Amino acid sequence: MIEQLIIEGAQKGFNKIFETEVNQNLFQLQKTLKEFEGDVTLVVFPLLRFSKKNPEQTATMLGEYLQENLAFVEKFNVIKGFLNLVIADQYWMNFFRENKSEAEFGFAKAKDELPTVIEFSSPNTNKPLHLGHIRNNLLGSSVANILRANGKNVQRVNLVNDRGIHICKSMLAWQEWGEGATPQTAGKKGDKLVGDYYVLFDKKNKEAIADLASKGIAKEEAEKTSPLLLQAQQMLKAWEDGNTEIRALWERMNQWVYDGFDKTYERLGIAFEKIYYESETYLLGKAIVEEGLGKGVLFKKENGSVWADLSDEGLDEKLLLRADGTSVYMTQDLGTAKLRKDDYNADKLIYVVGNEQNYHFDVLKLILKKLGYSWADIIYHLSYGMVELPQGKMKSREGTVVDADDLMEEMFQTAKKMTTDLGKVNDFSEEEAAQLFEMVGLGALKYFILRVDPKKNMMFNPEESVDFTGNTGPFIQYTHARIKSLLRKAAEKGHNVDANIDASYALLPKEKEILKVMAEYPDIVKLAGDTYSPAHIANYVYELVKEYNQFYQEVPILKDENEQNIVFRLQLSAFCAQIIKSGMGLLGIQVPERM
RNA sequence: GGUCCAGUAGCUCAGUUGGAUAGAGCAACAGCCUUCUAAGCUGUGGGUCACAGGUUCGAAUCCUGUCUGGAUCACCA
Repeated sequence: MIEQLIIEGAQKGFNKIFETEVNQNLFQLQKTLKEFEGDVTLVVFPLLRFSKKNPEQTATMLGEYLQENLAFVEKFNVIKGFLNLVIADQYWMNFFRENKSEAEFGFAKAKDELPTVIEFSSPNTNKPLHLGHIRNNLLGSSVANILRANGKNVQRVNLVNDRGIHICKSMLAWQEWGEGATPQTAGKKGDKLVGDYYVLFDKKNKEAIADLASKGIAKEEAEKTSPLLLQAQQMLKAWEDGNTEIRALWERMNQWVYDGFDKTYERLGIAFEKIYYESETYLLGKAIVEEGLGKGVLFKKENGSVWADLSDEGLDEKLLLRADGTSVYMTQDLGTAKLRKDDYNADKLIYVVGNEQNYHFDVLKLILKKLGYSWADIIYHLSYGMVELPQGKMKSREGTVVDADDLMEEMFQTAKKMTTDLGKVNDFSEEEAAQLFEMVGLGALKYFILRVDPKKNMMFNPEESVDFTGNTGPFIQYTHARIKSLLRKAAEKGHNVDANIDASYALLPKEKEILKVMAEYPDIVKLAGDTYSPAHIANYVYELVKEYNQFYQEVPILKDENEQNIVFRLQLSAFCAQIIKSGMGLLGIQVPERM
């Protein structure tokens, strides 16, 4: 791109003028601030010790050289150590012409390479999905989109925690008090129904403990010996022994949950190439541990439990097998990591998991390395912060959890009300209107969550924060719809938007600003290192939209008397709409043709 | 207590490789609808970038320390 040409030109010029040899990375370019004339700015401070002149002189000499030797450098000015270059309209026109026809601007074609496997969602089957899962799902799904746009072969996987004591609690409560209820008879989504029994178990169990305590048994003792808990533990044992009755009930209730999850995923717009079930993977990892024990990398304590010693790395000892030989969470994750690596011959394993597990993933990688798996470094933990509510953290016990389905429905209803109040859907069919409400409501939710840097905790205020004005999804959707409307109107009036543009066209400042913002677009998708961040995309698209809205306000396109000017501005608008659509697509947000 | 993360306007958040006078939105106030959609645009006010040092031409950004908030350090998952 143009930056590289300028840097190379500047380096060549500098070496010639000052008769030295300087490194290319001393030449730093940035966008020129709006207050100054120019498009691109070269910072000359790092060059001073080689030029042996003051900043103004150095910049001026370099500017004169560039203006003379680079055709697209029209003029320049120098302010302190900043060399502001004005790029000729011709360049921007060429950039525009070269890119406007590409349907998926900025997107790389899929290359034939080893897959990047990204795990996200990872729900338990005893509770419905909530706001925290929404952040996880949106991040995972969006990052998958972004990587695909970069030409990666991306495989999205989900690891469902479908076994364990928590499921048994739901099953037990359903057996005891469920009276044969099913999602159909209860008129509820299956995940909600099963979740209700989990809550019921907790309630009944607490009552039982209080009862025991009133009989003079110590609280701790009562919690351990509560008959309900013991029953649940027996049930887990029966499940592990393959008891057919328990297994059948387990399969039946889990299926209810999956049917419920599917609806939530569908509405949220996310999907997976493969779903792993913990019931199929929880025994993995033991072999790896045994192997490590054999190699002497791990050690066994007197009671028979197996540990990894990470004190060399400044961490503690970590348990891998209990004294009774059963595995723990870490053991399973060792197993699933290897399984996944082998399943896909993966080039990278991304885990979208909350930051409360930062330590867990550090340890996971260390142990894998200790065991001699050199591929441990392909694991990347995409860690994200918690979603907080105005009244504090979400706590299921206090009923402050924001349910995913309820939230989406609430967003739909808000969108419906606002859209209808504004009279936006007066000429829409009922079906079209419903589609729009869904797009706007979900768009608002997704954008609100994705525009925040993943690693930060974020505040979610359902009452006030999810707005439809300002830096929001609907504002961006609105801009897209308006451009589309403009193009329709123009076509009605007989303007040919596909017409070629005369290269000698002089750009207005606003038009140039928009093109400058657009020119950055191909790079924003290119993610390096740890910045798998949809937030960059969101904030970038917003910047473009804001720029466009100013342009839109100032230039009465269809009143312009010069047909050529009209066509250029229409094409610029269409180009803009295309980028908005692509950018929002990376976030999993649809944009309407009209609204 | 150890480790990791965060702290930017009243609120919610941006801030690129260290670069010019730190930016948006919301909220407040003042304007703009006979043009293409006012879910918009323009303007005003609002800052000790948690604090203190350091590195250098230059620090919200890098280093050290302190404070505050969060997470984590289980034979839980």
